[in-house]
Amino acid sequence: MTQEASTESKILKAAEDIFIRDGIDGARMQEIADTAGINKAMLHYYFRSKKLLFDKVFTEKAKYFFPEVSNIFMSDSSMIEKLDAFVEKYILFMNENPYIPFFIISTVNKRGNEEFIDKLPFKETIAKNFMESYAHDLELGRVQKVDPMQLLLSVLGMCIFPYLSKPILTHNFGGDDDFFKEFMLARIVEVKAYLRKILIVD
Amino acid sequence: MTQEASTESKILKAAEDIFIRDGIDGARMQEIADTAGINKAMLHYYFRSKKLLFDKVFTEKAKYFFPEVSNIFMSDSSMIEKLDAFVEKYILFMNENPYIPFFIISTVNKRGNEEFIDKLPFKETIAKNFMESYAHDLELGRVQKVDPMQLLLSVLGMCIFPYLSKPILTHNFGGDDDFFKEFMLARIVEVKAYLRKILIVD
DNA sequence: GTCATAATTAACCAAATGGTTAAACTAAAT
DNA sequence: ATTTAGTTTAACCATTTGGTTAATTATGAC
Repeated sequence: MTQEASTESKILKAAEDIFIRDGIDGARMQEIADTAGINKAMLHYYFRSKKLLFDKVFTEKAKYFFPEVSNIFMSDSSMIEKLDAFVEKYILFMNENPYIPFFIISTVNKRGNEEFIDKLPFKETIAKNFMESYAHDLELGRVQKVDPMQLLLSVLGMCIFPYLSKPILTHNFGGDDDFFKEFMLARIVEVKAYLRKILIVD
Repeated sequence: MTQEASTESKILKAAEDIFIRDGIDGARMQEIADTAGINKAMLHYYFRSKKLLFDKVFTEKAKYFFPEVSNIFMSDSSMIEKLDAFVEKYILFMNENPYIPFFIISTVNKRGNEEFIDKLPFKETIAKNFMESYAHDLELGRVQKVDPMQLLLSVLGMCIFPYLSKPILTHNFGGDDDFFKEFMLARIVEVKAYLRKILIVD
């Protein structure tokens, strides 16, 4: 027999769906309650306010903006191998969670939301490890000299931007979600090749 | 003596500011009216509804998501030269209009907003000309063989993503708007170099 | 000046919205 | 069985919000 989900987790699941689809401004507490199949008062009983409920959802999702990829840059393989692993893992993960990039980007771009940026594992994890990895390989003469911060932003842009512009792409070139997924799988190979060409020492 | 702006243009200017800052859901008609320095009823007198006012603003701004860069790919220079010109013009323009990328991306990612995507000059302008330019240069053996659609997305990602993630960058690495601008100016050189390495025939 | 039309305003309205409250229900402890 | 604490509900509330209206003012044609 199936264990019934707790009220709190039912709320969180519903809030996730609605907040991700509509954003905090577009979301309606009533619709979250309806989706969860509970009374609207329960939302405030468990989470006090819309803002706090959103905080909970965002804090949970923020972890996955850079999911399990930061440790890649802590291994002792070469920079190019690390970048390969990063691109592959990142796109494979986002293919299963394609809403995350826009959810994060739209939240941090709203005024008064600076606090949320601190919840993203960026500076002390991926950025720091990326920089150190690059510096190490540069010293060994294994990579071309580039600005590592610019390089990081390029890698992120190439991996993340397609998910942000997905509506434009699918609308203009037809294709359903599966088609987009396939396109992104092919992209793994392509981006890996780009990065090799950028970094290879001639 | 200075000519006073018409009520209609005062409304449009104010609506631009507010919609760009808060999005259609976060924006308040009263604040738009206050910003324009006119009575709220005038908004409806001139534009009938919030949705139609937003439409007007978006339609105007949509033109600049790919500002005057599409014709670059219609010139008869080489693909690499065209990419150079594109990256440079695009970043120079966005440095003066850094809010545009997020405004467009957030709008097209909202459900029920498919109609807005048609207002972006993408498929028949930049995408088409980009593809043809690449095919031409490939035939002449002037560029490496890559997937041109993937390449286009990479170029766009490298140029646009930084503006979308600007809050994350400035929050984590300090720096004000001028610092970010400088960073993007340096990025022009960097991205140009990346693209050369990707496309150069060895 | 007068008349017609457009522009502008203050007041108003109904619906929606986030949030509260007091009562009722449930289940475990004694 | 009674108590106690946690959970759930229906009804309610104050505020906000997009939008309307009716009256007023400015403008331009004749």
